[in-house]
Amino acid sequence: MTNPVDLLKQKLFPEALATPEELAMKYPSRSVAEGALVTRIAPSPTGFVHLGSLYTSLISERLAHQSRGIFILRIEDTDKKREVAGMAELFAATLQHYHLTIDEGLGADGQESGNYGPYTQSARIQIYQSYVKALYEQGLAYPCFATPAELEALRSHQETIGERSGYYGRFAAWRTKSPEEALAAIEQGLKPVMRLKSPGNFHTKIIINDLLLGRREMPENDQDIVILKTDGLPTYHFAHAVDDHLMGTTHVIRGNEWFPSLPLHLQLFAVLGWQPPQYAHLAPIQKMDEGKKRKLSKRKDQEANMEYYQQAGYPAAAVIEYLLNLANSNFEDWRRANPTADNTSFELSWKKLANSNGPLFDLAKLNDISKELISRLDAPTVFSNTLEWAKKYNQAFHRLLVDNQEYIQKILDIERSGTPKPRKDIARWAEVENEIAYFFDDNFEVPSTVYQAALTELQGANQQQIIKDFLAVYNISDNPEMWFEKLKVVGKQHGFAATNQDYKADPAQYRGQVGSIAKVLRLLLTGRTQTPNLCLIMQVMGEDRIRRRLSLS
RNA sequence: GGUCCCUUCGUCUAACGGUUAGGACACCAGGUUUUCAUCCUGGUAACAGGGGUUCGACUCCCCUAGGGACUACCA
Repeated sequence: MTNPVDLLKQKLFPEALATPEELAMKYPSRSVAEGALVTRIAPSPTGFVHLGSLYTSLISERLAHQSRGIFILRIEDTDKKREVAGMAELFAATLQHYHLTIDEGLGADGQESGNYGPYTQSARIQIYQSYVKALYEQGLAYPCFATPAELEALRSHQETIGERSGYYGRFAAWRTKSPEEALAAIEQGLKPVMRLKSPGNFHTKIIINDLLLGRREMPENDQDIVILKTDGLPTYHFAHAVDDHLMGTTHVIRGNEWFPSLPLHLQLFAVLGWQPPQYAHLAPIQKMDEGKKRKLSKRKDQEANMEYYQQAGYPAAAVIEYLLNLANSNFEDWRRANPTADNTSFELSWKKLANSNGPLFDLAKLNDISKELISRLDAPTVFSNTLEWAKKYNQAFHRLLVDNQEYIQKILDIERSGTPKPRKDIARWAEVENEIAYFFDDNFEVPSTVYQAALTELQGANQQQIIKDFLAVYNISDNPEMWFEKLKVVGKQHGFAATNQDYKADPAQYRGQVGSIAKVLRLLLTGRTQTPNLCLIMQVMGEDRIRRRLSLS
């Protein structure tokens, strides 16, 4: 006849579980080079990819790779109620989009790779159960049948008597129940959770070493936290200890919302008999909301969603460089000193990271970084990036790009190649459509109000004659200097000073200055008051289009 | 309530205990330019407050205030 202790164990755990010794054999410690970091990002697939997750991923990936270590993507899908299908794959694909290389775990192709898997927690249930069973056998874990209502009642009771809330010490009713009582609860059809029997004392302080915060003192954990939920899946805390031990994580880099649970995590490593990893807790990226700083929120802030940046058409590298700048403020000095280097050759420093508080998200800074970065690209690269963006987000524009590849590349090359200071007017691929719109005849028009305003600049001069005279001497192969000289000559014939200085010196002698003529030409040709160099625009537009637009007046 | 974390221009930040508190973005002004953008020059703008320690404090200590995190069978 089976005794209650064995019977309960049978009810609590499946028959064939590996022992901790077997698991230790299956997942041997890694042989990585001296000083190499093994880091991971461990998202919960409950929604879109958050800017903060990318930030943490970036730091983890860079620190791993610059030490010739390993970066792992692990999926923490233990909350089946909040899980959203496809989000794990989206995460992997997003890391790939930002050129963060996953060495192990879920890859962008949707497949897992690596010898320490599975890397999806729901596929690791038996591993967690093995360790829970071992803890149970050592008297370090116990089943708890308290219902949510009972826990709620406990909480309010603790509040009224002024005690810390939680399941601990004398409040942990199931901590001391006998196997018979547990068996009786199972008989009634109740499902237990497994709790840690915490050996901690709240009044004992422990020393914590965080790579960024430094040496801190905190109370020991005494909460009998849930380690296995009724559905058999582990809670974050337990899965963290088991997975990061088995996977050989050397450095856990994560948001500082986890900092308060560090005593618990260290305790878990201790009861499991393992060496904990090093920890680095990062301050979250924040946002100003009604005069107050707060964490970027998944629900409230569109700029928290990486899809926002992709849809807006920010280059992946611009977003990465913005985040690098938040991580290490000396990044921008490095960038100035190395204008063309790939940002992966920037060495991320722990020390600089430590000084970072929760920075406020700054779209203006991102735009600046993005403009600077795009200005350094050549026209074919701008074109191909825009094409890739449009394929996903703007079908009509994509068609235009495909049909006019050569023409558009020439447009994009205006004041770009061969210029020491290329224009900085594109921050996002989505802006290219507007940037090149006037080079096409569909929907081209000169707004009459703007046109009228330009006409007044001519001070009654004969616009048609001016254009006729200009076209008579214009040669499409003229360089900008020649082009402008010719415009000056025509201007002079019609009473316009060749330079602003000339005009200012003797205003009575002139109708105006040559810039006014350029302004009218620009308007007729582009419909705009602000464009790149007009001579270069005309060369790209071609003779036919020039004559057509100028004769419309 | 409890346990922690944080605090320098509007924003991101720099400053062995000795600096006119520096840079970048943004903003403003001037210049260059056929317009715009670029580019150049200049400018406005900060040590949360109060106590100490010290010849000397942004820097070290304490207190206060403000902000933030956690306090789930969510991560």
